[in-house]
Amino acid sequence: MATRNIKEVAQLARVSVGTVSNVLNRPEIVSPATRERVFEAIKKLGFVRNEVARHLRVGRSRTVGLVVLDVSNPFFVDVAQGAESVADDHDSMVVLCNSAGDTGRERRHLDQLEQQRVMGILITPVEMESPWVEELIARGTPVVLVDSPATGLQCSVAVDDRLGGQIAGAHLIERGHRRIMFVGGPMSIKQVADRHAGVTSAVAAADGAVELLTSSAHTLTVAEGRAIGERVAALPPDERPTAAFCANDMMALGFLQAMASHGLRVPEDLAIIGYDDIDFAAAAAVPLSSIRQPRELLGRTAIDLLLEEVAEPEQHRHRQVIFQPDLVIRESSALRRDA
Amino acid sequence: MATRNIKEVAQLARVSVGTVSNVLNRPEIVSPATRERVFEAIKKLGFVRNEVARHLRVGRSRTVGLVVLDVSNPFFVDVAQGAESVADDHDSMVVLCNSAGDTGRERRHLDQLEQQRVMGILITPVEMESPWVEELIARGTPVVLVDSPATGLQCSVAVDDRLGGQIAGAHLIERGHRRIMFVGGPMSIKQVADRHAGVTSAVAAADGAVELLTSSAHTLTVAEGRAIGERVAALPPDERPTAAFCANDMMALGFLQAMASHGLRVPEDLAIIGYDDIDFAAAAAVPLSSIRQPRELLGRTAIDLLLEEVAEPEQHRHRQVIFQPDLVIRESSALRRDA
DNA sequence: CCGAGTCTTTGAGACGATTCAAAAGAATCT
DNA sequence: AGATTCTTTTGAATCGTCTCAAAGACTCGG
Repeated sequence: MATRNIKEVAQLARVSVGTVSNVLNRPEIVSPATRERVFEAIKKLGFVRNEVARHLRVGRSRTVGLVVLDVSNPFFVDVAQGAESVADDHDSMVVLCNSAGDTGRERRHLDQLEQQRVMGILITPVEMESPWVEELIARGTPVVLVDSPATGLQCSVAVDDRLGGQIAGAHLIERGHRRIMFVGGPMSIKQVADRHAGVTSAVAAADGAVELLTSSAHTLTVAEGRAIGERVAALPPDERPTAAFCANDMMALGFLQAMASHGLRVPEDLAIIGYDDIDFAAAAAVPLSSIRQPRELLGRTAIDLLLEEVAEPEQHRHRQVIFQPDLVIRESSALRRDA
Repeated sequence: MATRNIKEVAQLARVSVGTVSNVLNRPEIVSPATRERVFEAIKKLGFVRNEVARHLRVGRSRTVGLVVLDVSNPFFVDVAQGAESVADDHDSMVVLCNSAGDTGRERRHLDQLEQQRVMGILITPVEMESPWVEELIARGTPVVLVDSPATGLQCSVAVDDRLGGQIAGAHLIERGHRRIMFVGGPMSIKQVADRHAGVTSAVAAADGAVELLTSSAHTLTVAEGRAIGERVAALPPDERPTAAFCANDMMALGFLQAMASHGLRVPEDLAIIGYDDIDFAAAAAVPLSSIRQPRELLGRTAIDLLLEEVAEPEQHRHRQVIFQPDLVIRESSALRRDA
């Protein structure tokens, strides 16, 4: 019931607290006999080291905060798993926080993590430039931006979203689509803006032959995708786009559901391509084409950069790692269309 | 850069550390003038309270550990979100840990959480009776079992899985199926065993008219569901079941993919019903029938019980809350079959 | 048996915030 | 003014662990 401390262990093993601490942290400098005695005492008492006190003394925590935009998006879960697998090897811990795209929640989580004096924070910020993050860094908490470009104050890992958007756009154009809709928002989210910019440039490269519509969304959720899908399905056929590029797979899934419920065929009546290539994309009603991001690698790399910075704060130079996205073609955009 | 402490704040505000602490914790007992001065000093220095030191002194943490079987299963993400929403209102924090169905990982996470002296732990244990959990409780960390039956040592919240299995079985039988396969495993997971027991009892109630096959799986993943699906699809039509009850929606999704890739129609050639009713079930290639569990409510209730126990450890009586599952019929089991 | 050199063990401060008894200061009443 | 009460502020002790200088115990060569 009562939690034991190092002192009780020391008493039972008839050694000083310093020795117990040594057994715990540098067992090799303690004589085997003493070490054994201490281990027995620990076992007998059911002693569990108080990491809080240790942390207070040592000043460095072994946990890393990861603040993501949306835990219910499997993309971020995969990123988190990537980060966690690296953390595991450094016996640290990742605590996953969900900002749910809300600045207030994001800030609360950052406050909490800073108060806990975490080793560092990985974050996919809600807004591009957040004074909170900058202050955090200024006060000494290392931060790595995930799936977001750095401002120079920190490291970052990202995937080239502009390129992704361009690839998606080019693919749809190559498939003969001349009326394409970008489904996503808000544009204040950097990733969304970039993907939009990418598809815009692909459309521009087609020299006026292709028309780009844009529907703005407030959140990148299945529900929002469905809602927009409903509106699109309701359009008269000649005003309707023939293809939709959704800012992420969640939206694409929702959009797809709306098509189905309105009896529109995918890809015959309307082709869809999503973004992220989450595992569920392949299992969708119509298997979803998507732009694949190296999800786990993103998380892995982010925490690598953080650990690097923590290990050698002095000679650390902030870096920006950028990965390339891939096009994954599935049924939802498989059809070639007569232009 | 250097993190400030209460002492520096006290110096700048020309008060004692005690007063600063009071401003932080019981501002109402400090005179307005002093309070203001302290706030200014805090702001000027960019002081952030060290929660670690606070915790050490106070002895009570504000964080709760949640250890789940599989973060990539949206079911658990929803449970986590339920828990988090309650934690938010009590300004505590939920840290989400993934055992990934592995006893070793589970134990490492529990150790870490105990060392951090978390307020309590919510856990979906890998194995039914874990000595680790019992020791944890014996040493004083409150535990609530989630989606798992209690042993009397702790509170628990769960959904009646046996009933769920029964409902699923009865539904398939009512739809005319006479050869049903249970897809799932391992049976060491209580939920799986119960769902299996449920469908078994439904089949038994049909008085020998219905045959129940069981395919055992090692993990409850999409990949495993797909693998089993492949094997089932390869069976000669007369040996093949006409319906599959999958232990969760992840498996059902994988199973469904295998059917599609082998040209088997769902539900015509084979009906499928899953379990959990995760959001993606409705968006599947063939919208998936499923047994719905109150996912968020599960998380909410679990943490409620924990907070209750922490608030009044003395007069707390452990409780077991059990919810009822619901049948959600979608296309994957919609067809009536001539028996 | 002494002294130098190795190994081990010791124990008194930190670390940063909270607490609480007691002191100091203000306000009120005679 | 002095006594009494109420409000604020103080600062030393405390939480559990780590660190490190220094003491103690041993070994070994001379």
